[in-house]
Amino acid sequence: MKIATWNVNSLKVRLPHLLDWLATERPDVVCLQETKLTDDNFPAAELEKAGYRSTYSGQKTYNGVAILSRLVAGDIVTGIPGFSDEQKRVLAATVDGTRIICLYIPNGQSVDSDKYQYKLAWLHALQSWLKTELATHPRLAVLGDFNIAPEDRDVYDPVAWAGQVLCTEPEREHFRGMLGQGLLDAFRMFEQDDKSYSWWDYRQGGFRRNLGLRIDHILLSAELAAACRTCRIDKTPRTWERPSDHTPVIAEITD
DNA sequence: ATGGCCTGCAACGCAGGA
Repeated sequence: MKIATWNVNSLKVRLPHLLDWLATERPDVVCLQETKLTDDNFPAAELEKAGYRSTYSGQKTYNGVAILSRLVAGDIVTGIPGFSDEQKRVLAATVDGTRIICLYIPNGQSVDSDKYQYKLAWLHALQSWLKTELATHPRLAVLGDFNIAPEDRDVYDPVAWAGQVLCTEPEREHFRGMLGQGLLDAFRMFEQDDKSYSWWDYRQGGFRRNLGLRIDHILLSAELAAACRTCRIDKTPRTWERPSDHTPVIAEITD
């Protein structure tokens, strides 16, 4: 089973990239973030022609998440149960016996903003929910745009980013908390190149100069981690014309 | 130098992203 996550930064704009990428990589499950589409505008017919079923939870202008799968997706949950949130950032589904959780964790904007407090409250609620999901689903994968660079090696300039949103200690503690619950960071289970990132700023030639952050992640339960054979960041779509600022992360799990 | 770039919405600039 090949699973992936990609913040597409507008599915309307990026649909041609997504279709090209699906045809090349042929993943079994893809979690998308920042679709920026209401559900009535979701391009389910085009994706169906490409061989994918679509499960989605969107809104106008901002946020929006989706799970694409070759096989049927069941037990669909939107949002964090018990956590009131207008923003469409969470989608869970079971595909082929594997529980998939697609996350678009809030950005937080800046540490002195209300949005940062919202991010921390959101992460707190997420931790509680993940605990129950782990207890009920031994085969659990959590994929998405976490908006957290877990360690300094995930940041192109850790000195400049020290204490900045995406790199603050409370955010990193939450990330480690998820690992503490038994989830594993699939990317770090394998040898990787130094300066591996999943996002680069559109400005200042960020991608060309590799001024990036690793903020898109795949976390696996112990059972899935034991069966995971590879995890890699696919930089290819970031080289294409009019790209998303994020690029896909892919993990392969043996059946 | 606190902005640079991209997207959507709606209006000819703004919010939001990271």
